[in-house]
Amino acid sequence: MGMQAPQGFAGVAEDTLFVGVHDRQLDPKGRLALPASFRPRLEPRCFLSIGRDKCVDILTSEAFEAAARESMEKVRAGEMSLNQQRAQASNTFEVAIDAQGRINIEEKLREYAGLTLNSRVVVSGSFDRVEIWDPARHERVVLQGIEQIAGSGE
Amino acid sequence: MGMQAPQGFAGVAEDTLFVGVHDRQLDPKGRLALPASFRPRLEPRCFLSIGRDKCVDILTSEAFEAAARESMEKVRAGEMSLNQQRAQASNTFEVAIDAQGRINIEEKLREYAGLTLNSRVVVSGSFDRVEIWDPARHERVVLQGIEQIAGSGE
DNA sequence: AAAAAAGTGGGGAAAAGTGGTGAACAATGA
DNA sequence: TCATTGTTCACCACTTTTCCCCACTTTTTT
Repeated sequence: MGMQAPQGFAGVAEDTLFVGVHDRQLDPKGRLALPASFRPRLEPRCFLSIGRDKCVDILTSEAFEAAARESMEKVRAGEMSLNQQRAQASNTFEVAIDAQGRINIEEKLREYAGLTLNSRVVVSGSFDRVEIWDPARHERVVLQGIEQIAGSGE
Repeated sequence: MGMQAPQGFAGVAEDTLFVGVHDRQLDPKGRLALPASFRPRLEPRCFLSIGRDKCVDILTSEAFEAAARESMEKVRAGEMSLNQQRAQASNTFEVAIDAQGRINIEEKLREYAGLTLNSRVVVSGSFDRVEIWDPARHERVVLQGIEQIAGSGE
C-alpha cells in the first residue's frame, strides 16, 4: 500500500504514530482485540489489507482513503495498472470496532498472513500503520531488521 | 432489510469508496444479491456496463453520468472514436434494486463476462466502481496485480 | 489487596443471502 | 380482437451468517 508522508512529527508522537508490540489471542470467530492504546486512532472504523511480507495491515480511515485516491490518480495517469488497483481494492476490507474494542479478520486475510483461529498473533505498531503477524514470522522479520541496523551502523 | 436508512453505517470512506470481495450465487433468473455494504451507495438505481478485461461494471448514477460526460468530451476532442461511444452506450443498462437488494444482469452482459446462470460469481470493489467477475478470471487478474505491486515495490 | 481496566468467550437476535411462487405484462398466433 | 403462451418482476418464505450484547477471567494500577 502507498506510503505517504506522516504529517506532524512536531506533535505528540504517541497520538499520531503506532509503536510497540502486543500479543493477542485470535478467538474462535476470527476476532481480534486491538491494543487499547491503538483504539482511539482507529475508531470507529478502520481498514484491513494485505501487507508486505505476509502480514495484515490495519490503516486508519484517513490513511486508507489517501492511499486509495493516490492509486486512482496513478491509474488515470497511466503510472499504475488497473489490475494493481483491483488487487489493492479487493484485498481491502472496512471493519467496525465493537464495544469490546475488537475487529473481525476476514478469512481471506487470515489465510494470506497464515493466521489460524484460536491461536496467538502479534499486533505490532509500525509508525503509520498497525500490522498483524503470525508470531514466528514476526520474530524472523524483526531479527532480520535488528541485524541490518547493527550491521549498517559500523 | 430493504429499509433505506443506512443508520448502521457510521462509516466515513465507506460512503465514497468500494472495497472488498464477495462471493455470490447468480440465481436461475440471472439475479445477483449485492453485498449489503455496497447497497446504500447504489440504491435506488444503478448502471451496469461492460467493463475492461471482460467484467461487468456497476456504477453509481453519479459515476455513470460523469463517465458519460467524459466520453462525450473525448469524442468531441477527437480522443475517442464515435464507435467507442456507441459501444459504451448500447452496452449500458439502468437497473433497479429490488427489496432483497438484488439486480438483474442482462443476458448480453453475462455473455460478455462469461457468467453462467446458477453459478458462483465474484463481486469486487474497485474504489470508484464495483465489478462482477467470473471467479477464475478474477483470480487471474488479481494475481497479476499483486505480482506487479510486489515487483515494483522491491 | 481491592478496584479498575483490558482481554476473552459465547448465546441470541437481527440481518443477509437464496430460492420459489404467483400476478402482471408483453408477445404471438388464430 | 381475443385467447394462449411465454417472460418479467415483485413479493414471500426459508436458511445461514453476522454481529451485538452480556458475562467471565486475567492483568494492571493504586
